[in-house]
Amino acid sequence: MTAPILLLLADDHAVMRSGLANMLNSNPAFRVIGEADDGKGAIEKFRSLRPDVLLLDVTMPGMDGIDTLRQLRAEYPDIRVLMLSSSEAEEDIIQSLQAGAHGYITKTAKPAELAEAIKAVSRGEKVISPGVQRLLAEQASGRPLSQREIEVLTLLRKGMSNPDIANLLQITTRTAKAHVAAVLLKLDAAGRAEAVARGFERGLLKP
Amino acid sequence: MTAPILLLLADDHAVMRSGLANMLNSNPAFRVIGEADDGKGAIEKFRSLRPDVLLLDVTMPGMDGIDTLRQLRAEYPDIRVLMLSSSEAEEDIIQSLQAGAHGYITKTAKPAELAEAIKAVSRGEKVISPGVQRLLAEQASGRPLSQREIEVLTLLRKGMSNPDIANLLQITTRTAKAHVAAVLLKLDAAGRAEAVARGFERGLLKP
DNA sequence: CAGCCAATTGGCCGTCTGGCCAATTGCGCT
DNA sequence: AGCGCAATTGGCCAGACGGCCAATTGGCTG
Repeated sequence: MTAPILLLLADDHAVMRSGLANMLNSNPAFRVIGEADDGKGAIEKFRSLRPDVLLLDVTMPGMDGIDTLRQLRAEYPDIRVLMLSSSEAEEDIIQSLQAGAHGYITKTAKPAELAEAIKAVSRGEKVISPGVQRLLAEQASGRPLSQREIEVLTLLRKGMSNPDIANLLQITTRTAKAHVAAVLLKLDAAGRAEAVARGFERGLLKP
Repeated sequence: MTAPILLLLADDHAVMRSGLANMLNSNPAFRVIGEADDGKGAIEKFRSLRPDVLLLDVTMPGMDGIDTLRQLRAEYPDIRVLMLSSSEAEEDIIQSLQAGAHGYITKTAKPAELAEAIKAVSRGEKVISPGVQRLLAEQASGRPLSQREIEVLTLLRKGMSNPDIANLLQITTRTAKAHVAAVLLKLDAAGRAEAVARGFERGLLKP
């Protein structure tokens, strides 16, 4: 058998890291060589340890997993990262893959699935959870929101009216209405309230 | 030293269970005697194993942790349960404590904190994460929503207008408006959109 | 049994909303 | 240079919204 795959774990949940380390180290195919509890730590540890694969939690305090990935990706273009997430918010998935992750699996994955995913990523293959694939397929429906539209959506979330939005963004009420209309269209929402709901469902808005 | 505290773990994340089991079994004060990956399993295992403390994840597929707790509580009034959650949604916390949980801690808790919490619960004491306490303090502000109001909130989330709501609930538009107004007031929202956002933030609405 | 609160309903009204029409500017990519 | 798209702005309008007034019924609790 070949040399074990060297792993770096990044997750803000100590219990989860412990679980991953325990589970993975018990498999001779892997060796956990480091752990980090936030994005900053992950980047530092990656530089010094140079693992084969980085297991990166999507949601972490401070710099989240996706931003962490973006920075590392700029520094090490051929980095191999498997994103771990407890959420199935499509936005996280899309962002992760666009940021250069080789894989995205949810924490509900069985140990065997996780092991297989890590192996695939270490070979440079793309891997996505079965459930995640389904999600991506069924809602590639709508075009993504533009930056401005996401900005408007966050204002809608705060209960802002069109005039409010216009003032805040230094545009006319008419333009604010146009942006809101675009948001409603792209999110297939009947009104601002449903748009906000969709925002949370898709991961565009975080609790 | 006294006999170890017997534990039952219930969490849908295999990795998390593994982490908890590993971490806790390495401490002679505890012994994990069983695991379950959903609410149904947790109830069955509890009946047969009779652990001293049940570690129960709040969010699980099918029957969630809170419903599980309610059922077990009805059957075993003196059951000792420590809720585990990755979310800090206040609604989950309130519901958990009202359902009879002795403690509620987030998964970001350090191993030592977790151990201490379990010991406290086994002694019958109430324990709450430091961060959780802060949350509970700062938002005892608003009165809780009535059942009807929560119902209306879920309809707002779906983009329903007042006439829509009236039809669906078999009430007049005027009454629907009254309910919506009550929701806005209690959630301190400027409009339906913000109300929906607050619903997600507080855990009244789930993605 | 008195009080409290949830749920229900009514009118009035100024403001905001969302849809539908069409048009210009500026950026990045081909 | 030209295409596509994001961002911007305009008018018009029926309908919905949210705030304000006040009132009745029924259940639960002290």
